Amino acid sequence: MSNYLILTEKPSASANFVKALGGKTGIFNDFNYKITNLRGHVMTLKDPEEMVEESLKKQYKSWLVKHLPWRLDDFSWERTYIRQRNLRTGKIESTKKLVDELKKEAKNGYDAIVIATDTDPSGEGELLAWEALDAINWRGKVFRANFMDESAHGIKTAMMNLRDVSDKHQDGEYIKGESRNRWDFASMQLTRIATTAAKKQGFKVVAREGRLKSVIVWQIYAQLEAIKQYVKKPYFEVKFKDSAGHVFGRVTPEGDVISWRFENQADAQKDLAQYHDSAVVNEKHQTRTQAPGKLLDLAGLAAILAPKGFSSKEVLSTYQKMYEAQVVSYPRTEDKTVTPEQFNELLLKVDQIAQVVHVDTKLLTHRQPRTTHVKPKGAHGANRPGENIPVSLASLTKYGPSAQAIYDILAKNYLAMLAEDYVYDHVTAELQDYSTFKTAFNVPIQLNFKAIYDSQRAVTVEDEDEAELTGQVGPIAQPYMYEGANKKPQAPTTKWIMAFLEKHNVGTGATRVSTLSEMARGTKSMIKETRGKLTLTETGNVSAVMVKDTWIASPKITKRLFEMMNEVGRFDMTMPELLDSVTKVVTHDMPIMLNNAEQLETLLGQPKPAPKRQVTEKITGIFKGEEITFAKEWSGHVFTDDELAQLLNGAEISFPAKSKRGKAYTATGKLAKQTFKGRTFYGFKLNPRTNK
DNA sequence: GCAAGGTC
Repeated sequence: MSNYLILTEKPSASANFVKALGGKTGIFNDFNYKITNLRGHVMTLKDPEEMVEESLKKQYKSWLVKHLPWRLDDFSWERTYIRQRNLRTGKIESTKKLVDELKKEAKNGYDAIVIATDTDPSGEGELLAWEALDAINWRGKVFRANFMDESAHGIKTAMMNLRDVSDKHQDGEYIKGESRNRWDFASMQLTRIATTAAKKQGFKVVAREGRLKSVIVWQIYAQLEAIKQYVKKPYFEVKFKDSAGHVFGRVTPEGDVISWRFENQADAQKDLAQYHDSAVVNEKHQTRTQAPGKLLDLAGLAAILAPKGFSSKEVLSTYQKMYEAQVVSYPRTEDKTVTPEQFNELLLKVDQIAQVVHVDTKLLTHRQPRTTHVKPKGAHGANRPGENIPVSLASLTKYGPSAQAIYDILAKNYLAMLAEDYVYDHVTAELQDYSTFKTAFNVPIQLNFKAIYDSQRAVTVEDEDEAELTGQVGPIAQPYMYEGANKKPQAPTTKWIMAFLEKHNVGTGATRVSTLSEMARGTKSMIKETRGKLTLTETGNVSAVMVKDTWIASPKITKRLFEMMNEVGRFDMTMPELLDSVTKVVTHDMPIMLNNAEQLETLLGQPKPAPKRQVTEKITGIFKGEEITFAKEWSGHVFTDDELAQLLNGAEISFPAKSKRGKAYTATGKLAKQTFKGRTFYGFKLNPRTNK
């Protein structure tokens, strides 16, 4: 019997395989198997200068524009291990250990390795598997197991339908992934161009300009500009209102010039004079229903939590900890549905979950799977409560500040699916004398799922709320002058940018949240996220101006890249042909960026001079028999010669000083050996404060 | 100093 090593993408997938096949090792179909796992990508491309021959190193290390665009044939496309901070422990870890262990395991006489990484249309699963197989120098047979979901059935079916992909060059999915990877890597040239050109103009920032970051930063910039440029243009038109406040207006055709709408109030007044009170007729009531909204993914959850003051970074790390405790399901899913198995598993626990989040279980009457929410596809399933139910919301605090809010929303949104549809009365009516004037509004009859949670309202970019009106229409309506205005562009928010990226398919579900969070982090941060509202830092503004009118900042670039990836996957295009397109983008965008750099100062004002380091005068003297150097100044007070002598003698001195808050006090202390950030130095030290 | 992608 053959021996196969099954290589899954991550520990959670490995656990599902163990469950499906009945053990970490065993016999399945006609082979012995052992299941092991990667941890996402375990290898990454080396730095550009490490992938070229010695004589080219210098030019590929340079950020100067004269060395660009690169000749992509110069690269060996070699990979190396990844060193990264662990989200949970905060420690830097290398993937070397995992790769070494895999290499050791692979020597245990396997006839083949089965790639059982996630099935993803971009070929990422094949890519990360082949990265590992290449790293361990695997020369044996390779099979691919494609599973549609991680249910026992899905996994077993995949394991009975193995495809031979031993020659990776014949594996279209791998070629796709590899192309995507190299294209993105080569796009870093644009960061070098933008950064170098901006620097020449005095803007000392790193302007990171990939096809994801540049799109995000440009969208935010353009939106903030649109808000700045917005000029309110009021307009006036005749509408009618009945005694209950129902408004009757004319339907305004999109784009057309509207003859009944006036810029000038006096003209509208004149128009108003032509109308008289009219009876309301043709009142119709239609009972309509609305189904609960979609289940959530991490981007949706992060978007909902942002206005509550939780950053994406906070949500990501807290969610991960909750996942490891199995309180919530797998984080980085793109699924917005669950499988029937997943549905039934959680169904046993919904009453318990409802108690934790204080939802009336009487509302949970729709316990049959909804075909809109439960589908026999997907892997980990939509984000939802996990198998371990917390005793209370309060008990979740140990996972992080946002833990209670995460669970509350996740649970309520899932429970909403188990409630009945929202039922409402759709009311329409029109005017007897002016039949083009109509009204339409909804009156709730039964809230049902909306009494638990309305995710649609929480996730979609909000339009003006329809006023919820009740009561009868009519009997008559009176004309009045309605004042409207062109709409002010909405402020950029996390929710808004997520909707944009999802619509244009830029980035993946797993990376959007983490990229946004990364963009808001550290000294090179491009954006600021405050309660979900997005603004740009100096680096962000420079990065945005630099990509004005470029191809890289257009979401069409991602669309085109994915189209080409599909062609490469079908062997209708070669990888070099695909990579030629990134060189074209660089060639096209380079002169535009150089031109944009010239406009930086006009658009953003003077470049900020780099903060000058305060140079404090130092004094050298003998202190306790040792020659030392220390600052001649402390908190704005320059020591007198007399004070310096006293300090070197080890004596205590006092002088008037001001606290950080500006409060006057008398500083008393002496010279002392101190430490700051692990370094020893001599300086004036305040006496320890005694409690009054 | 740089990409986007995956993961703990």
